[in-house]
Amino acid sequence: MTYTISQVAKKLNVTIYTIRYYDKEGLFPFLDRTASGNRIFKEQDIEWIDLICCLKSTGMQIKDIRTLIENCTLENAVLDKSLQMLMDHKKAVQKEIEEIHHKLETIDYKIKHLPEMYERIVNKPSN
Amino acid sequence: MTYTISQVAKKLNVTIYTIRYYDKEGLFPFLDRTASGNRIFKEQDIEWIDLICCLKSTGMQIKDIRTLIENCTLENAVLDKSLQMLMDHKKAVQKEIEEIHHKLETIDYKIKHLPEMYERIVNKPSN
DNA sequence: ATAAATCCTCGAGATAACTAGAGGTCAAGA
DNA sequence: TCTTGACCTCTAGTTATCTCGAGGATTTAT
Repeated sequence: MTYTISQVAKKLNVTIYTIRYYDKEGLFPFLDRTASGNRIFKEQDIEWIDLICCLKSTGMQIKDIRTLIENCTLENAVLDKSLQMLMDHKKAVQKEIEEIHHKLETIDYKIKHLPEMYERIVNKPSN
Repeated sequence: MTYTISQVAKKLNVTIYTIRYYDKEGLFPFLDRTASGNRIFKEQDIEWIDLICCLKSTGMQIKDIRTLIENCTLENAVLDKSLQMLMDHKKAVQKEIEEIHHKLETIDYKIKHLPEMYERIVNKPSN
């Protein structure tokens, strides 16, 4: 079973522009083509692309994803490096979430004090 | 007690370029200036700027922050709208965190299966 | 008083990640 | 056969958010 670019786009909820862009950026070195040049997406390709989209949407930059993928697809592939990158990313995202929780608390605090903060601004004529 | 732009930058861990940019974008309509034009940051200003940076770093766009601030500083200020925006943002961020948690699980799953996903790519000569 | 540091504005440049249109190929259905 | 639609590449444009340098004024420290 294979898919076309528009089927994959729908399945993974991205645009075909994005898929082509990612491919151009070297994120899908594993893709095959038909004789006439159309991309062919196999099940396992979609597994990879799903991971790549997951990494992207959790904040990993394209150039880092490229590095990760390259470490899997090079002749002398260094799988450990890719695994390490994934685990590092996971840790970074968790830390990020921690910080966001903290910021949400700050926002909460500000919400409570907004009326007085607002007063200070509004009663500005006197300063 | 007042602060200069570089003191505020240090305090809130942003660059002075960013502060000027935010000001230019209308995020600090409450700021006063010295006779010669230098920005003066009062304690309450820093409260606001801290909130604004908090919103920014949790993903609120500048144009939305501007709207929020405008609703606080206009003549006929609509504080309720600002409060609503803050609470909506908070909810959106919480939902975002949920989704990220879910994506982390996906990444975890992929980490476990990376060796076999990798095999499939490496043994490509046969497909 | 003067040199160094800091401030200002304005406008241009940088960066990341798309987004889209032009112009063309190709395969399948009416 | 011809038209429709989906695909292709290439290039350029867009958006958001900074980032920085030039050129000039002002403040601070010696």
